[in-house]
Order: sequence, then structure tokens, then C-alpha cells
Amino acid sequence: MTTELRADAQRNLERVLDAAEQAFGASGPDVSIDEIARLAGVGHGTVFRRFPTKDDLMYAVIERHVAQVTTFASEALSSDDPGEAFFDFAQRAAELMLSTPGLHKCVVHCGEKPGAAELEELGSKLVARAQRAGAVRRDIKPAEVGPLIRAALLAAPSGQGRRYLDVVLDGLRA
Amino acid sequence: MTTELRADAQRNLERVLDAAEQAFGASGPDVSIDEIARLAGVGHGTVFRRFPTKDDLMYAVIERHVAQVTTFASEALSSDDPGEAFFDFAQRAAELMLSTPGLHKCVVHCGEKPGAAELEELGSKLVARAQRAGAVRRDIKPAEVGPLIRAALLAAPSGQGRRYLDVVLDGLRA
DNA sequence: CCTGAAACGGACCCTGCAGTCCGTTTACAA
DNA sequence: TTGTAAACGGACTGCAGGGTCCGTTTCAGG
Repeated sequence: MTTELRADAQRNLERVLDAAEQAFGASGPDVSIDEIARLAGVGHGTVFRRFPTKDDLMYAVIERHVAQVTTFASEALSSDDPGEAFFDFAQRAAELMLSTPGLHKCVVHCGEKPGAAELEELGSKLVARAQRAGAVRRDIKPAEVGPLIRAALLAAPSGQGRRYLDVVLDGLRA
Repeated sequence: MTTELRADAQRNLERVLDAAEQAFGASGPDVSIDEIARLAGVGHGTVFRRFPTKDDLMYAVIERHVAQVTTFASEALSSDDPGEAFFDFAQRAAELMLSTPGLHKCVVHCGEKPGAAELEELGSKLVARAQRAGAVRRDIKPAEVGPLIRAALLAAPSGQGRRYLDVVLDGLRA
């Protein structure tokens, strides 16, 4: 990819992103940059050189996860059972979310979407297809599905995420 | 009630509570005490004399609302259609929550429950009764219902709260 | 090596906010 | 009216966290 960077810079960039992912994922948007820098074994000036703003760093971390979920979505789209594809996708995406509870709060904090245009589109297709197939209720817009699921997982008191998700998914069925 | 207070103190106490309710209700737990004091037309020292800690103030505000919801619950318990009672109650409670979106975040912030023991109990009865009557799915614990509904409303992008609630309530039906 | 540019990291600045203190004001009772 | 205890409110403190600066270190090409 972008390898216009000096070797040490590249290395530190990765360390910072890893640390940030871990920290934000565990504790949400309120972790301090100092904490992240400490985790990364780096001065906090170094963090700010790469990401002029705390929010920029958060965006970057979220983008990584969004990319992951996006591949889930495109895989699901290649399945030929629309209903099953949708619910399986939701399951997998939720799984990922459950492993990094703090990131939800970050997403909320960011007025949503860093680089989610593509995911948005794939997701919409996925939902629309499932609705056409009669597997998902019609009175809901594709864009609302994500927030709803995220909300359920957010409120789930650790360990209960699965059951909360089930309730919401059942609520989405036609 | 507690009228061991000088007249002006009593008056200011109410102003502070009103202002805090409005501020927390609108913007969540991050509003500053200064802002609340300003809204109440009071020095912020006055706020701290009554509520030694910001969290204490938040508790007080939440307690008010909890009391309100508790009366809803006890009214619902006196109805003789368990299913309808439950879903009506949820509707009314949600209505109240929707009018003060920031308060949810406060509740989350407070590690839950300030004075919710009674509500907890009434709510549990309400849910259990509805489950016995076959109106609500059995694989959910009464204590989980509140958080689930709160979550859906939290994630709803203003105006959509109603639809989100419907999804969750449908998910709860047997 | 040697050298210049790039990267480093911690000292530093600044803002915002929770919580304290104390001199002044106000309610109320005698 | 007046004395006093309660209440007031704003100045002040301490701290945490975001963001900047710059002297020092490290990489990489010649």
C-alpha cells in the first residue's frame, strides 16, 4: 500500500493503530491519547503527527472494522437464499461487534459513517433482497437495521448479547 | 415533604432539579454543572451544596423519572389483560423516554438503577404475567426487557423511535 | 562514514470542568 | 429592628486531556 513511509514510521503507525483498536474497542471513545500512546510504546507526539486529531485516529480504527464487515456483506450477497444470507450476515457482523464493545460508542460518537458508503450500499441490497423474498418485514428501511442491531448489542450486559440480538432479529422477520 | 429547608433554598433546589432535568434530558451526562447552574439562574456553588457530586444530581433527576415510570407500571398491573397491559406499559414508558433522550445515557453512565428496586419488581411481575399468559416469549428474563427497549430508543435517530420500538416489541412477542 | 531529511517523544500550553472556600447576603424568629 | 444561622455565588484550585513545539535521534542514500 502506502509505503512512502520510513521503516520506523511504518512500524509505529501499525503499533498505534493496533493499540488504538484495542483501547477503543475495550473502553470506548473516552480513552486518552496518552493511554493509547503508552500502549503502543510511543510518545504521544508521534500519534498526533500521524493523526492530527483524536477523531482522525478513531475514524481510522473504525474504517478497519467497517472494511471487515463489508467483506461479510459482499460474501452474503453471493448467497442465493436472501433471507438466510441476511440473518447469517447479521450474526457474523454482531459477532465482530461483540468482541469490541467500545467501538460501538465510537461509531456513535462520530456521527456515524467514516468510510461506510460501500457497506451502506451492500447492506441495503441485502436487506431489500430479503424483504422482497418475504423474510424481513417491509416497514423498515435498510438504513435502520444497522443502528437497531448495534443498539441491542450496546445495551447487552456482556454475555447476553446473543439473546438480545435474537430478539431484535425476530422482530425484523416478516 | 422535606420542609426543613429555608424558603429560598427550597425554591433554588427545585430550580436546579428542573434545569438539570432539562439539560441532562437534552444532552446527556456531559453537560457541565456550570451550564445547569446557569440554566437554573444560580451560582454553581449552590448546586454543589445540595448535590455534593455531579453524579448525585444525576441520580436525583433519574429518580424522578423512575418514580413516574413506576406509577405507570403499577397502573398496568391493575389491568386484567396481562399481554395488553405489558405492551401498553412499554409504550407509555417509551413515550416518556423519547421526550428526554439524554437521560438514557445518564442511566447507562450510572451503572444503572438509582432507586429502581421497586420498578424492577413491578416490571418483573408485569413481564412474568405476560409470559404466563403466552403474550411474551419465554426465553427472556424480565430484567432484560428494560435495557432492550432503552437500547432501541437510544439508537433511534430522532423521530424513528416509534418504529424501532415496534420492532423490539414484536421481537418480544411469543 | 557522513549528512540531511524524516521521525521521534516529552515538555509545554491551554481549555474546560469538577469540586472547595469564604466573604456577602438573606430569611426568619425573637 | 436586629442578631444569627443558613444559604448564596463567584473566585479559586487541581487535574485531565487534547494539541503544539522543538531539541534530539534515527533512517537511508551517497
